[in-house]
Amino acid sequence: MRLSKRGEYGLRAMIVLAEPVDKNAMPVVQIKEIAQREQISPKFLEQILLALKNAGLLHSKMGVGGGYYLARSPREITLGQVFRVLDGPVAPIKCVSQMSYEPCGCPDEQTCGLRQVMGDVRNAIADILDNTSLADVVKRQSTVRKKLGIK
Amino acid sequence: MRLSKRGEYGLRAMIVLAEPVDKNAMPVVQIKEIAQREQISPKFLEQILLALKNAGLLHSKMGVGGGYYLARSPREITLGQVFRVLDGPVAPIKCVSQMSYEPCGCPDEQTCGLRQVMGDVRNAIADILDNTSLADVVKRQSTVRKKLGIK
DNA sequence: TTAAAAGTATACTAGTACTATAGACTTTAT
DNA sequence: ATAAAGTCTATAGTACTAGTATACTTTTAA
Repeated sequence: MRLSKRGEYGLRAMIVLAEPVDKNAMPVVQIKEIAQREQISPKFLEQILLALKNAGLLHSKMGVGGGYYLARSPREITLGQVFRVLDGPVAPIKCVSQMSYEPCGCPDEQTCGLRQVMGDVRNAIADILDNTSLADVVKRQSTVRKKLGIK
Repeated sequence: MRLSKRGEYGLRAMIVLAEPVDKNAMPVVQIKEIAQREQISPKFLEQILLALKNAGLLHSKMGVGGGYYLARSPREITLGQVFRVLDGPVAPIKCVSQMSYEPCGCPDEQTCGLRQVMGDVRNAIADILDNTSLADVVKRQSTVRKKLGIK
């Protein structure tokens, strides 16, 4: 479960989009703005957001005043969903992947001790990523900010 | 935490070396034998075992009748130790790595929600890998074999 | 003492993934 | 009509992966 820059930027952008904005009916945010706030190359971010859109996690509005917005409530989008779109399976090795299994080359999968342990690792990672929503992250951030007396 | 072939082969080899042999004083195993049993290119395995030796996890004996053997008891070698030699840090992102920290580019590390979650992931992975020894894996394998009535 | 077995060390390579960058195109508000 | 904004595809440099290849050293046994 290595987080690539692609995955990192995508997750950061999704978290930005999940932050509570002034109660507009449609809190559309432009690529440019996200890129600036998070110090990301706008052109690179473009590709990433497009991928998230094609995966159904984001919607967009073209033209003047357009931008991106979450396809569902922040409570209903998990980090696991975003991660899998951008960085693929969560499992450290294909033979323990739930979403995209493939055999590795070991003599006997059933009795392979390494596979058992890696299965545990996969489950530990998936437990966290699939049970943490964008809303959870935003909440956690603001808790820390309060504790530190920031903003 | 993606397990490369290098890491996979190395871990598999270490598990083989941890399996209980006839009670010889020094259970030395040759590269060739491990490579055959685990279906690994001998030349590739050579590099991997050498790296593990230079890291102090294996010892070797040159010449006729030589080979590799564990530097310590299987109980005292963890999967985490082996993994880090071959595949580097366990953390999904550098800014949460305990063993080899580096800042990522986020605006503020202290309040970065993504970083907090990735820290949890790192800890979950490290908990498993650093608390599972080669002996544990061997034991688990034989338990499964018994349950299945194999060999 | 010499040949063969075994590990040591380094260099090289083909393929793939990562991290962007670039440019042309489409849609929409004003 | 124009400018703002997203869409789509191609390309490029770099690093990493998974090996291969080759030459060398140490050790044992005949």
